[in-house]
Amino acid sequence: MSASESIAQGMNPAQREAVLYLDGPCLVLAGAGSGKTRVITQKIAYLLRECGYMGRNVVALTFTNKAAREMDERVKTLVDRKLSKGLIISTFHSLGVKMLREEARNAGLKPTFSILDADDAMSIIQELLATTDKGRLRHVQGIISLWKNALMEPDDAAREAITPGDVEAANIYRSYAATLAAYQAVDFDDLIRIPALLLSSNEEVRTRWQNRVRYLLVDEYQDTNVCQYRLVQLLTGSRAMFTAVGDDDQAIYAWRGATIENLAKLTTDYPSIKLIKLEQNYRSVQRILAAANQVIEKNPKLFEKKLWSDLGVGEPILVSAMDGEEQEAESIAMKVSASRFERQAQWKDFAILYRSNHQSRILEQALRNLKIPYTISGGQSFFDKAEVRDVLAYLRLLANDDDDPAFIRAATTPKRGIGQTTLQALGQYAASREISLLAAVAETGLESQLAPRQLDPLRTFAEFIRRMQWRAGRGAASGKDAAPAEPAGVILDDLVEAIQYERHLFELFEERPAQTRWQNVLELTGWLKRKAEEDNMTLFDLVQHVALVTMLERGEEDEPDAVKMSTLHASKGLEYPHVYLAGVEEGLLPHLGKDDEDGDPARAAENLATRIQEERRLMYVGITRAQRSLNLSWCKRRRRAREDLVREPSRFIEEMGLGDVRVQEDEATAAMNPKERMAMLKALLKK
DNA sequence: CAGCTATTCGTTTTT
DNA sequence: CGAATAGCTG
Repeated sequence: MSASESIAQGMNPAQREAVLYLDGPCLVLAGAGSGKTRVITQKIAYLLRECGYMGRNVVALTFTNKAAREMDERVKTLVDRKLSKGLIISTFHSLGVKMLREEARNAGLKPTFSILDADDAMSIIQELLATTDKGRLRHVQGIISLWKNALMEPDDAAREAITPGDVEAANIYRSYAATLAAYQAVDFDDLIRIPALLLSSNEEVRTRWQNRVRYLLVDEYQDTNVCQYRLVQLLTGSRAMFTAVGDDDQAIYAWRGATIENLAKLTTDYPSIKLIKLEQNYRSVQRILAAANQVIEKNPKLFEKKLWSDLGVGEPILVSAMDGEEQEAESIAMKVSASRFERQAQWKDFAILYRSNHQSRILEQALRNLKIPYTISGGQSFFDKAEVRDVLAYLRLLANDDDDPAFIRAATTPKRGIGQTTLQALGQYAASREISLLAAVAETGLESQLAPRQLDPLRTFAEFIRRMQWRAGRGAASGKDAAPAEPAGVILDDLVEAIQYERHLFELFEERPAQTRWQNVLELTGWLKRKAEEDNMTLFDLVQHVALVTMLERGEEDEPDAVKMSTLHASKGLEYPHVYLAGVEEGLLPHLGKDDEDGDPARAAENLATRIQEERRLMYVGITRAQRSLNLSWCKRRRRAREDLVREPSRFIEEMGLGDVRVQEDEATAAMNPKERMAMLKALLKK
């Protein structure tokens, strides 16, 4: 057996071809469950083990940290440590940070630039827009993000803006960009945009990176936006040594700028590209796959492909019409419980999927009532929690004086006598002198602007920050005489202690919530300390690293035996033996927001069609998560805000073509009162 | 300035 | 129904 054969053993011909093809660019159209991760990991192994590629010359990009980590782990089992040294498997955003950190000077940033999260960005836009209209704010933030992802500068945006609203948004975009520059900060979109711009404008940088990235692999290619496509192009250059893996039927991120056209564009930009289709599904039973295929058939297709499976027919797919959302939740919880018992399965074999986050609350409650262990993925990230952001604000400020949003957050939490009016005066002064808030505090000119009782807390705060910066070795970083940098862990502990954050939490919240919040803080500092030691990172390295990491990346904690709850978006790439899809209703699963404001009916109709197609793909993703059994449910009535709404089953249920079993009234459970239900469940569990 | 109460308000999906 | 915000009092 030759070496290359040994790498690709146990793979089907298409998979093997995808792994071994190295004559040029390669596009792998990988249907759901067709083993695309396997192809990518095997290909990395092949490159490193058989083709003499050095670890540092291979880059694999994903969209989520979780996917990156998973891939990394799988590669580690295939390839010797020595060979994979320097190998980059990361998200687009992490690669962007890495590039930005190494090329900060070329990008006009200081090495300790800050990364703003969506909330910080939103407050900046709010200031610039001078409005409290939430809808308007979201719209403007969204459109700026889309512009950035389409590689449009403020000038381009202004030129293309038609409505007065868009013209205003373009102006905000301009000042927003200026504000970020003043803060020495970048937002999430910039993490990819700026490296792409840098590569295209600076030949020296471009050559350096092209020499470094000898082979590039991109996962979930259908979710790339214009900016990411550009980055891929610039990194691979004319050599074009890359493999893109994607599935147009699973494109569910158009709303954040992803364009499926990128898949088609690949075949026109690289006419010689090798097209390989992965059509055998190794995940789902035939009935499930058939339903998925029937649904997605209603969408216009970019590439013809037919998924098939030889895993047997499987059980019927069940659809339940429920009266209301609490019945639905209860019914799902009971079915999961009963099914686990009947099948002698584990909790972690079950997943409950839903369209939007707020559905999770009631489901959670139902699971708790039946003492069913669960974990939620998607939803609020660990790093979005207020207490975590509070502590991180201090770290950001330590690293970057110019990070005004961090200054404001740190200076006001915990409360230390610095309030709105003080900050406003300080802000005005800083703006007139064109310096950061932190720098402004030290100026003597400020004394005429503020009363001592306002000034004192500011000075105390700034001194505290300066002292911490010094201890963290800031002097050395900025080239001044060296301060002995203390370990990041020690500084971190001292800082949290010094601001009396624990006391702050217990004053602000009840005993129990305060405790969980404090636990979160301890978890954060613990994680940071570990990271600092393991990877020998300074406090400043940590701050930038942390900005991108989601809770899914922390710790190697092995998965507990628990039911998974997840949004459909967050479920992509995962698989479960038994899947429950909740809220499969018109208005929820095809979630169709309000109609477009601008009055062109033709465009509005087209828009609607596009949106339904994306919702359909979402449904497709949901169905194809299931390996063996699939349960759908919808509510005839759903309470929203004040009113009760009558709901219709989702059109996608019809489209699945389930025939007679299509709608099963769930009389058995719906007719019972809660007491009876509990009794029935207990009897079931006793058996 | 900070903490409390009254009122408004709203609802997709996330790196 | 529940959470974020505005407005008032100590």
